[in-house]
Amino acid sequence: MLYSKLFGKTSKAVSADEESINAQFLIRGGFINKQMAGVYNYLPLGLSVLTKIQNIIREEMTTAGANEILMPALTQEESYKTTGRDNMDILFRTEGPSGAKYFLNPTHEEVVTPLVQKYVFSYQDLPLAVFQIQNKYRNEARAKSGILRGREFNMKDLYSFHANEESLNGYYEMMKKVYFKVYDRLGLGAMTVLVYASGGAFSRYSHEFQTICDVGEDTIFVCDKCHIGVNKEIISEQTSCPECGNVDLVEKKGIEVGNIFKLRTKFSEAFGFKYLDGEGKEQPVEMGCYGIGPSRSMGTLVEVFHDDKGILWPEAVAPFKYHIVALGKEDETYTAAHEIYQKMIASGAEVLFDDRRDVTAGVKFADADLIGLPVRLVVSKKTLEKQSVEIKKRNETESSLMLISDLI
RNA sequence: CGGGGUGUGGCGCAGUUGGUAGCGCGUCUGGUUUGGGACCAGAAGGCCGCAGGUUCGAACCCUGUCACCCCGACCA
Repeated sequence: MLYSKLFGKTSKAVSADEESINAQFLIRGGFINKQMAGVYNYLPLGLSVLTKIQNIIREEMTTAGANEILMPALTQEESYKTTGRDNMDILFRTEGPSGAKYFLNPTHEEVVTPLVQKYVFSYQDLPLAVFQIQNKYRNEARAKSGILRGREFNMKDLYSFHANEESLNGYYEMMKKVYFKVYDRLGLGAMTVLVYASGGAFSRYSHEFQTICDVGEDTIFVCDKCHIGVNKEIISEQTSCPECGNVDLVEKKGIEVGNIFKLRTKFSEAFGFKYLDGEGKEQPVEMGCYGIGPSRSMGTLVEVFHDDKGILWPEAVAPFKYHIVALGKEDETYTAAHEIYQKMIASGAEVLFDDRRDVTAGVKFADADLIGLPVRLVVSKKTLEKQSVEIKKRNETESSLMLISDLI
Protein backbone atom coordinates (compact mmCIF):
# COMPACT_ATOMS: atom_id res chain seq x y z
CA MET A 1 0.00 0.00 0.00
CA LEU A 2 1.25 3.43 -0.86
CA TYR A 3 0.87 5.73 2.10
CA SER A 4 0.00 8.57 -0.25
CA LYS A 5 -3.03 6.59 -1.44
CA LEU A 6 -4.18 5.53 2.00
CA PHE A 7 -7.42 7.05 3.24
CA GLY A 8 -6.83 8.46 6.69
CA LYS A 9 -4.14 10.72 8.05
CA THR A 10 -2.03 10.84 11.14
CA SER A 11 -2.32 13.81 13.43
CA LYS A 12 -0.16 15.28 16.14
CA ALA A 13 -2.97 16.16 18.46
CA VAL A 14 -6.14 14.56 19.61
CA SER A 15 -8.96 16.05 21.65
CA ALA A 16 -8.05 16.55 25.28
CA ASP A 17 -11.29 14.69 25.94
CA GLU A 18 -9.74 11.45 24.76
CA GLU A 19 -7.89 10.24 27.78
CA SER A 20 -7.60 6.59 26.97
CA ILE A 21 -4.37 5.48 25.33
CA ASN A 22 -6.13 3.28 22.81
CA ALA A 23 -8.37 6.09 21.56
CA GLN A 24 -5.50 8.57 21.40
CA PHE A 25 -3.13 6.41 19.38
CA LEU A 26 -5.79 4.84 17.17
CA ILE A 27 -7.29 8.23 16.30
CA ARG A 28 -3.92 9.93 15.88
CA GLY A 29 -2.60 7.08 13.77
CA GLY A 30 -5.60 7.19 11.43
CA PHE A 31 -6.96 3.78 12.43
CA ILE A 32 -10.35 4.89 13.66
CA ASN A 33 -12.50 7.98 13.83
CA LYS A 34 -15.08 8.69 16.45
CA GLN A 35 -18.58 9.39 15.22
CA MET A 36 -20.20 9.74 18.64
CA ALA A 37 -19.74 8.44 22.14
CA GLY A 38 -18.98 4.75 21.91
CA VAL A 39 -19.41 4.59 18.14
CA TYR A 40 -16.46 4.53 15.79
CA ASN A 41 -15.60 4.42 12.11
CA TYR A 42 -12.84 2.01 11.15
CA LEU A 43 -10.52 3.49 8.54
CA PRO A 44 -8.39 1.23 6.32
CA LEU A 45 -5.59 0.73 8.85
CA GLY A 46 -8.01 0.04 11.67
CA LEU A 47 -10.18 -2.21 9.56
CA SER A 48 -7.11 -4.19 8.59
CA VAL A 49 -6.23 -4.83 12.24
CA LEU A 50 -9.83 -5.66 13.09
CA THR A 51 -10.07 -8.07 10.16
CA LYS A 52 -6.87 -9.84 11.16
CA ILE A 53 -8.14 -10.29 14.69
CA GLN A 54 -11.46 -11.59 13.35
CA ASN A 55 -9.71 -14.01 11.03
CA ILE A 56 -7.62 -15.49 13.82
CA ILE A 57 -10.76 -15.99 15.87
CA ARG A 58 -12.62 -17.34 12.84
CA GLU A 59 -9.89 -19.90 12.14
CA GLU A 60 -9.84 -21.15 15.70
CA MET A 61 -13.62 -21.41 15.96
CA THR A 62 -13.81 -23.25 12.66
CA THR A 63 -11.01 -25.57 13.71
CA ALA A 64 -13.00 -26.28 16.87
CA GLY A 65 -15.81 -27.49 14.65
CA ALA A 66 -18.17 -24.54 14.79
CA ASN A 67 -20.16 -23.32 11.79
CA GLU A 68 -20.03 -19.65 10.88
CA ILE A 69 -23.34 -17.93 10.25
CA LEU A 70 -24.54 -14.34 10.20
CA MET A 71 -27.58 -13.32 12.16
CA PRO A 72 -29.44 -10.03 11.82
CA ALA A 73 -28.80 -6.97 13.94
CA LEU A 74 -32.54 -6.35 14.15
CA THR A 75 -34.99 -8.55 16.03
CA GLN A 76 -38.69 -8.34 16.82
CA GLU A 77 -39.74 -7.48 20.37
CA GLU A 78 -41.64 -10.76 20.68
CA SER A 79 -38.47 -12.84 20.90
CA TYR A 80 -37.33 -10.86 23.89
CA LYS A 81 -40.74 -11.14 25.51
CA THR A 82 -40.42 -14.89 25.18
CA THR A 83 -37.34 -14.86 27.38
CA GLY A 84 -38.48 -11.99 29.58
CA ARG A 85 -35.57 -9.82 28.55
CA ASP A 86 -37.65 -7.19 26.74
CA ASN A 87 -37.14 -4.67 29.53
CA MET A 88 -33.33 -4.73 29.64
CA ASP A 89 -32.21 -1.12 29.99
CA ILE A 90 -29.38 -1.50 27.47
CA LEU A 91 -31.73 -2.26 24.57
CA PHE A 92 -31.82 0.10 21.62
CA ARG A 93 -35.42 0.13 20.50
CA THR A 94 -36.89 1.09 17.16
CA GLU A 95 -40.08 0.62 15.20
CA GLY A 96 -41.19 -0.79 11.89
CA PRO A 97 -43.49 1.14 9.51
CA SER A 98 -46.68 -0.22 11.05
CA GLY A 99 -45.50 0.36 14.58
CA ALA A 100 -43.99 -3.10 15.13
CA LYS A 101 -41.30 -2.92 17.76
CA TYR A 102 -37.77 -4.00 16.96
CA PHE A 103 -34.63 -4.20 19.05
CA LEU A 104 -31.02 -3.95 17.99
CA ASN A 105 -29.55 -7.13 19.40
CA PRO A 106 -27.22 -6.66 22.37
CA THR A 107 -26.49 -10.41 22.14
CA HIS A 108 -28.08 -13.18 20.10
CA GLU A 109 -29.57 -15.88 22.30
CA GLU A 110 -33.05 -14.73 21.28
CA VAL A 111 -32.11 -15.16 17.63
CA VAL A 112 -29.94 -18.24 17.65
CA THR A 113 -32.14 -20.39 19.86
CA PRO A 114 -35.27 -20.34 17.65
CA LEU A 115 -33.04 -20.49 14.57
CA VAL A 116 -31.27 -23.68 15.57
CA GLN A 117 -34.56 -25.05 16.85
CA LYS A 118 -35.81 -25.10 13.25
CA TYR A 119 -33.10 -27.54 12.23
CA VAL A 120 -32.45 -29.68 15.28
CA PHE A 121 -34.96 -32.35 16.32
CA SER A 122 -32.96 -35.39 17.32
CA TYR A 123 -30.06 -36.38 19.53
CA GLN A 124 -28.40 -37.29 16.25
CA ASP A 125 -28.26 -33.57 15.37
CA LEU A 126 -26.34 -32.79 18.56
CA PRO A 127 -23.92 -31.47 19.60
CA LEU A 128 -23.85 -28.46 17.34
CA ALA A 129 -22.06 -25.12 17.49
CA VAL A 130 -22.61 -21.99 15.44
CA PHE A 131 -20.90 -18.64 15.65
CA GLN A 132 -20.94 -15.26 14.03
CA ILE A 133 -18.80 -12.15 13.94
CA GLN A 134 -21.06 -9.16 14.03
CA ASN A 135 -21.76 -5.84 15.66
CA LYS A 136 -23.64 -5.68 18.92
CA TYR A 137 -25.65 -2.74 20.21
CA ARG A 138 -25.84 -1.88 23.85
CA ASN A 139 -27.21 1.39 25.13
CA GLU A 140 -24.61 1.68 27.85
CA ALA A 141 -25.29 4.40 30.38
CA ARG A 142 -21.72 5.41 29.87
CA ALA A 143 -19.53 4.56 26.91
CA LYS A 144 -15.89 4.94 27.84
CA SER A 145 -12.26 4.16 27.25
CA GLY A 146 -12.19 4.47 23.47
CA ILE A 147 -13.05 1.19 21.79
CA LEU A 148 -12.87 -0.76 25.04
CA ARG A 149 -16.49 -0.05 25.85
CA GLY A 150 -18.70 1.16 23.05
CA ARG A 151 -22.40 1.28 22.33
CA GLU A 152 -21.84 -0.45 19.03
CA PHE A 153 -19.01 -2.93 19.05
CA ASN A 154 -17.79 -5.96 17.20
CA MET A 155 -18.24 -9.37 18.74
CA LYS A 156 -17.69 -13.01 18.00
CA ASP A 157 -20.41 -14.98 19.68
CA LEU A 158 -20.55 -18.74 19.55
CA TYR A 159 -23.43 -20.84 20.80
CA SER A 160 -23.22 -24.54 21.48
CA PHE A 161 -26.12 -26.99 21.76
CA HIS A 162 -25.95 -30.31 23.57
CA ALA A 163 -28.00 -33.35 24.40
CA ASN A 164 -26.82 -33.37 28.01
CA GLU A 165 -24.76 -31.54 30.59
CA GLU A 166 -21.72 -33.79 30.15
CA SER A 167 -21.52 -32.85 26.50
CA LEU A 168 -21.86 -29.17 27.40
CA ASN A 169 -19.16 -29.46 30.05
CA GLY A 170 -16.77 -31.14 27.68
CA TYR A 171 -17.30 -28.52 25.01
CA TYR A 172 -16.98 -25.74 27.56
CA GLU A 173 -13.63 -27.02 28.77
CA MET A 174 -12.42 -27.38 25.21
CA MET A 175 -13.42 -23.78 24.45
CA LYS A 176 -11.29 -22.55 27.35
CA LYS A 177 -8.29 -24.00 25.54
CA VAL A 178 -9.42 -22.64 22.19
CA TYR A 179 -9.76 -19.17 23.70
CA PHE A 180 -6.22 -19.26 25.01
CA LYS A 181 -5.06 -20.35 21.58
CA VAL A 182 -6.71 -17.21 20.23
CA TYR A 183 -5.09 -14.96 22.84
CA ASP A 184 -1.72 -16.57 22.22
CA ARG A 185 -2.02 -15.82 18.53
CA LEU A 186 -3.13 -12.26 19.20
CA GLY A 187 -0.06 -11.76 21.38
CA LEU A 188 -2.10 -11.40 24.58
CA GLY A 189 -1.66 -14.92 25.92
CA ALA A 190 1.09 -14.18 28.43
CA MET A 191 -0.89 -11.45 30.21
CA THR A 192 -4.33 -13.00 30.00
CA VAL A 193 -5.77 -15.13 32.79
CA LEU A 194 -8.84 -17.29 33.21
CA VAL A 195 -11.08 -15.66 35.80
CA TYR A 196 -13.98 -17.12 37.71
CA ALA A 197 -16.88 -14.69 37.65
CA SER A 198 -20.55 -14.47 38.42
CA GLY A 199 -22.58 -16.99 36.46
CA GLY A 200 -25.69 -14.89 36.16
CA ALA A 201 -28.85 -16.91 36.45
CA PHE A 202 -27.57 -20.05 34.75
CA SER A 203 -24.76 -21.55 36.73
CA ARG A 204 -22.61 -20.89 39.73
CA TYR A 205 -19.74 -19.34 37.80
CA SER A 206 -18.96 -18.13 34.36
CA HIS A 207 -15.44 -17.70 33.12
CA GLU A 208 -13.88 -14.52 31.91
CA PHE A 209 -10.62 -14.04 30.08
CA GLN A 210 -8.98 -11.01 31.58
CA THR A 211 -5.94 -9.28 30.16
CA ILE A 212 -3.97 -7.84 33.05
CA CYS A 213 -3.75 -4.10 32.47
CA ASP A 214 -3.96 -1.11 34.78
CA VAL A 215 -6.67 0.59 32.74
CA GLY A 216 -8.94 -2.44 33.02
CA GLU A 217 -12.39 -1.92 34.48
CA ASP A 218 -12.42 -5.16 36.43
CA THR A 219 -10.75 -5.91 39.70
CA ILE A 220 -9.51 -9.47 39.88
CA PHE A 221 -7.55 -11.52 42.37
CA VAL A 222 -4.94 -13.64 40.68
CA CYS A 223 -3.21 -16.83 41.77
CA ASP A 224 0.26 -16.45 40.29
CA LYS A 225 0.89 -20.20 40.46
CA CYS A 226 -2.08 -21.25 38.36
CA HIS A 227 -2.56 -18.23 36.10
CA ILE A 228 -6.12 -18.22 37.41
CA GLY A 229 -8.12 -15.39 38.88
CA VAL A 230 -11.28 -14.60 40.77
CA ASN A 231 -13.40 -11.59 39.86
CA LYS A 232 -14.03 -9.17 42.73
CA GLU A 233 -17.78 -9.68 42.21
CA ILE A 234 -17.53 -13.20 43.68
CA ILE A 235 -14.49 -12.82 45.95
CA SER A 236 -16.69 -12.97 49.07
CA GLU A 237 -17.81 -16.49 48.20
CA GLN A 238 -14.59 -17.64 46.54
CA THR A 239 -11.64 -16.40 48.55
CA SER A 240 -9.01 -18.81 47.30
CA CYS A 241 -7.72 -20.05 43.97
CA PRO A 242 -10.41 -22.39 42.60
CA GLU A 243 -7.72 -24.66 41.17
CA CYS A 244 -5.12 -25.03 43.92
CA GLY A 245 -6.72 -23.48 46.98
CA ASN A 246 -4.01 -20.84 47.31
CA VAL A 247 -5.34 -17.99 49.49
CA ASP A 248 -2.47 -15.65 48.63
CA LEU A 249 -4.20 -13.92 45.71
CA VAL A 250 -2.85 -10.73 44.18
CA GLU A 251 -5.22 -7.87 43.35
CA LYS A 252 -4.94 -6.69 39.76
CA LYS A 253 -6.88 -4.80 37.11
CA GLY A 254 -8.06 -6.60 34.02
CA ILE A 255 -9.73 -5.94 30.68
CA GLU A 256 -12.39 -8.54 29.98
CA VAL A 257 -11.48 -9.82 26.51
CA GLY A 258 -13.73 -12.85 26.60
CA ASN A 259 -16.50 -14.45 28.60
CA ILE A 260 -18.00 -17.92 28.41
CA PHE A 261 -21.22 -19.13 30.01
CA LYS A 262 -23.09 -22.30 30.54
CA LEU A 263 -26.58 -21.19 29.65
CA ARG A 264 -27.92 -24.66 30.44
CA THR A 265 -31.62 -24.78 29.46
CA LYS A 266 -32.67 -21.21 30.20
CA PHE A 267 -33.16 -20.24 26.57
CA SER A 268 -34.10 -23.61 25.15
CA GLU A 269 -36.88 -23.91 27.71
CA ALA A 270 -38.13 -20.39 27.01
CA PHE A 271 -38.50 -21.26 23.33
CA GLY A 272 -39.65 -24.83 23.93
CA PHE A 273 -36.57 -26.17 22.15
CA LYS A 274 -36.43 -29.92 22.84
CA TYR A 275 -35.00 -32.91 21.02
CA LEU A 276 -35.93 -36.59 20.94
CA ASP A 277 -33.46 -38.89 22.66
CA GLY A 278 -32.69 -42.47 21.59
CA GLU A 279 -35.84 -43.69 23.24
CA GLY A 280 -38.06 -41.18 21.53
CA LYS A 281 -38.50 -39.05 24.63
CA GLU A 282 -38.39 -35.23 24.57
CA GLN A 283 -35.40 -33.70 26.35
CA PRO A 284 -34.37 -30.06 26.88
CA VAL A 285 -31.38 -28.83 24.91
CA GLU A 286 -28.34 -27.73 26.93
CA MET A 287 -26.65 -24.56 25.70
CA GLY A 288 -23.42 -22.66 26.17
CA CYS A 289 -22.32 -19.27 24.84
CA TYR A 290 -18.84 -17.97 24.23
CA GLY A 291 -17.90 -14.38 23.38
CA ILE A 292 -14.80 -12.51 22.30
CA GLY A 293 -14.84 -8.85 21.28
CA PRO A 294 -12.53 -8.23 18.31
CA SER A 295 -12.90 -4.46 18.63
CA ARG A 296 -12.22 -4.54 22.36
CA SER A 297 -9.28 -6.86 21.74
CA MET A 298 -7.89 -4.31 19.31
CA GLY A 299 -8.12 -1.60 21.95
CA THR A 300 -6.56 -3.93 24.50
CA LEU A 301 -3.61 -4.60 22.20
CA VAL A 302 -2.93 -0.87 22.03
CA GLU A 303 -3.21 -0.51 25.79
CA VAL A 304 -0.73 -3.33 26.27
CA PHE A 305 1.63 -2.70 23.35
CA HIS A 306 2.59 0.95 23.12
CA ASP A 307 5.31 3.35 24.14
CA ASP A 308 5.30 7.14 24.33
CA LYS A 309 5.61 7.42 20.54
CA GLY A 310 2.89 5.10 19.44
CA ILE A 311 1.68 1.56 18.95
CA LEU A 312 3.75 -1.64 18.75
CA TRP A 313 1.49 -4.07 16.89
CA PRO A 314 2.19 -7.77 17.28
CA GLU A 315 3.00 -9.14 13.85
CA ALA A 316 -0.10 -11.32 13.65
CA VAL A 317 -2.44 -8.33 13.73
CA ALA A 318 -0.34 -5.50 12.31
CA PRO A 319 -2.01 -3.97 9.25
CA PHE A 320 1.29 -4.47 7.42
CA LYS A 321 4.51 -6.09 8.50
CA TYR A 322 6.91 -3.65 6.84
CA HIS A 323 6.99 0.12 6.71
CA ILE A 324 9.27 1.46 4.01
CA VAL A 325 10.35 5.05 4.57
CA ALA A 326 12.12 6.78 1.72
CA LEU A 327 14.19 9.83 2.64
CA GLY A 328 15.79 12.62 0.68
CA LYS A 329 14.83 14.51 -2.44
CA GLU A 330 16.65 12.61 -5.15
CA ASP A 331 14.37 10.92 -7.64
CA GLU A 332 16.72 7.94 -7.74
CA THR A 333 16.06 7.21 -4.07
CA TYR A 334 12.33 7.03 -4.65
CA THR A 335 12.74 4.98 -7.77
CA ALA A 336 14.93 2.52 -5.89
CA ALA A 337 12.57 2.43 -2.91
CA HIS A 338 9.66 1.80 -5.22
CA GLU A 339 11.50 -1.09 -6.82
CA ILE A 340 12.17 -2.63 -3.42
CA TYR A 341 8.52 -2.14 -2.55
CA GLN A 342 7.35 -3.83 -5.75
CA LYS A 343 9.66 -6.79 -5.25
CA MET A 344 8.57 -7.25 -1.66
CA ILE A 345 4.91 -7.12 -2.67
CA ALA A 346 5.60 -9.65 -5.41
CA SER A 347 7.13 -11.99 -2.85
CA GLY A 348 3.96 -11.79 -0.80
CA ALA A 349 5.09 -9.38 1.92
CA GLU A 350 2.69 -6.92 3.48
CA VAL A 351 4.22 -3.52 2.98
CA LEU A 352 3.23 0.06 3.63
CA PHE A 353 5.39 2.37 1.56
CA ASP A 354 5.65 5.96 2.71
CA ASP A 355 6.36 7.19 -0.79
CA ARG A 356 7.08 10.72 -1.77
CA ARG A 357 5.71 13.17 0.77
CA ASP A 358 7.06 16.68 1.05
CA VAL A 359 7.79 16.43 4.74
CA THR A 360 10.96 16.08 6.77
CA ALA A 361 12.47 12.80 7.85
CA GLY A 362 11.32 13.46 11.39
CA VAL A 363 7.70 13.55 10.33
CA LYS A 364 8.01 10.25 8.51
CA PHE A 365 9.77 8.58 11.44
CA ALA A 366 7.22 9.93 13.88
CA ASP A 367 4.39 8.59 11.72
CA ALA A 368 6.09 5.21 11.45
CA ASP A 369 6.46 5.01 15.22
CA LEU A 370 2.85 6.08 15.73
CA ILE A 371 1.40 3.58 13.25
CA GLY A 372 3.58 0.93 14.82
CA LEU A 373 4.29 -1.64 12.11
CA PRO A 374 6.74 -4.33 13.29
CA VAL A 375 9.61 -3.59 10.90
CA ARG A 376 10.77 -0.27 9.49
CA LEU A 377 12.92 -0.12 6.38
CA VAL A 378 14.64 3.17 5.57
CA VAL A 379 15.80 3.78 2.02
CA SER A 380 18.02 6.80 1.42
CA LYS A 381 20.97 7.95 -0.61
CA LYS A 382 23.21 6.76 2.23
CA THR A 383 21.80 3.24 2.34
CA LEU A 384 21.67 2.91 -1.43
CA GLU A 385 25.37 3.66 -1.70
CA LYS A 386 25.84 0.36 0.12
CA GLN A 387 23.12 -1.42 -1.87
CA SER A 388 21.27 -1.63 1.43
CA VAL A 389 18.29 -0.57 3.43
CA GLU A 390 18.31 0.27 7.10
CA ILE A 391 16.19 -2.17 9.04
CA LYS A 392 14.79 -1.55 12.51
CA LYS A 393 12.20 -3.36 14.54
CA ARG A 394 9.60 -1.22 16.22
CA ASN A 395 10.34 -2.78 19.61
CA GLU A 396 14.11 -2.27 19.34
CA THR A 397 16.19 0.87 19.32
CA GLU A 398 19.12 -0.34 17.26
CA SER A 399 18.98 -0.42 13.50
CA SER A 400 21.20 -2.24 11.07
CA LEU A 401 21.92 -2.29 7.37
CA MET A 402 20.76 -5.13 5.20
CA LEU A 403 21.68 -5.76 1.60
CA ILE A 404 18.69 -5.28 -0.68
CA SER A 405 19.46 -8.61 -2.31
CA ASP A 406 19.29 -10.35 1.07
CA LEU A 407 16.09 -8.56 1.99
CA ILE A 408 14.26 -9.74 -1.06
C1' C B 1 -28.64 7.01 36.14
C1' G B 2 -25.99 10.36 40.32
C1' G B 3 -21.67 13.79 40.74
C1' G B 4 -17.98 16.92 38.30
C1' G B 5 -16.25 19.27 33.84
C1' U B 6 -16.32 20.99 28.64
C1' G B 7 -18.77 22.80 23.89
C1' U B 8 -15.32 28.95 19.75
C1' G B 9 -12.46 27.61 11.65
C1' G B 10 -10.75 20.45 9.93
C1' C B 11 -7.78 19.50 14.89
C1' G B 12 -5.78 21.65 19.61
C1' C B 13 -6.77 26.08 22.35
C1' A B 14 -7.18 31.65 24.09
C1' G B 15 -10.89 35.24 24.49
C1' U B 16 -10.27 40.53 30.45
C1' U B 17 -15.50 44.65 33.45
C1' G B 18 -20.81 42.52 27.72
C1' G B 19 -18.67 46.58 22.41
C1' U B 20 -19.15 42.65 16.85
C1' A B 21 -13.46 36.85 17.38
C1' G B 22 -7.75 35.51 17.80
C1' C B 23 -3.33 31.98 18.28
C1' G B 24 -0.92 27.19 17.17
C1' C B 25 -1.32 22.80 14.09
C1' G B 26 -3.27 21.32 9.54
C1' U B 27 -4.78 22.92 4.39
C1' C B 28 -3.70 25.95 -0.35
C1' U B 29 0.18 29.15 -3.42
C1' G B 30 5.35 30.45 -4.17
C1' G B 31 10.35 29.89 -2.52
C1' U B 32 14.34 27.85 0.63
C1' U B 33 15.06 23.13 3.19
C1' U B 34 15.42 17.40 3.84
C1' G B 35 18.31 11.09 8.75
C1' G B 36 13.84 12.41 14.24
C1' G B 37 7.58 16.33 14.14
C1' A B 38 12.09 22.70 9.30
C1' C B 39 11.78 28.05 7.64
C1' C B 40 10.11 32.63 4.93
C1' A B 41 6.13 35.17 2.37
C1' G B 42 1.08 35.11 1.10
C1' A B 43 -4.08 32.90 1.21
C1' A B 44 -8.59 30.36 2.23
C1' G B 45 -11.53 28.85 6.27
C1' G B 46 -16.04 30.60 12.01
C1' C B 47 -24.77 31.37 12.90
C1' C B 48 -18.80 30.94 19.15
C1' G B 49 -23.46 23.40 20.22
C1' C B 50 -28.90 24.63 19.67
C1' A B 51 -33.39 27.48 21.29
C1' G B 52 -35.40 31.29 24.02
C1' G B 53 -34.55 35.64 27.25
C1' U B 54 -32.05 40.28 29.37
C1' U B 55 -29.58 44.51 26.84
C1' C B 56 -28.71 49.99 22.47
C1' G B 57 -25.38 45.81 21.92
C1' A B 58 -24.18 38.77 23.96
C1' A B 59 -18.92 33.86 22.56
C1' C B 60 -19.34 36.34 27.44
C1' C B 61 -25.19 37.35 31.67
C1' C B 62 -30.08 34.30 32.62
C1' U B 63 -33.34 29.92 31.41
C1' G B 64 -33.99 25.56 28.83
C1' U B 65 -32.04 21.83 25.82
C1' C B 66 -28.54 18.68 23.21
C1' A B 67 -23.72 16.64 22.86
C1' C B 68 -18.96 15.12 24.63
C1' C B 69 -15.29 13.74 28.59
C1' C B 70 -13.98 12.09 33.66
C1' C B 71 -15.47 9.64 38.58
C1' G B 72 -19.16 6.43 40.44
C1' A B 73 -23.28 3.10 39.69
C1' C B 74 -24.41 -0.44 35.94
C1' C B 75 -22.37 -4.40 32.74
C1' A B 76 -24.51 -12.31 29.53
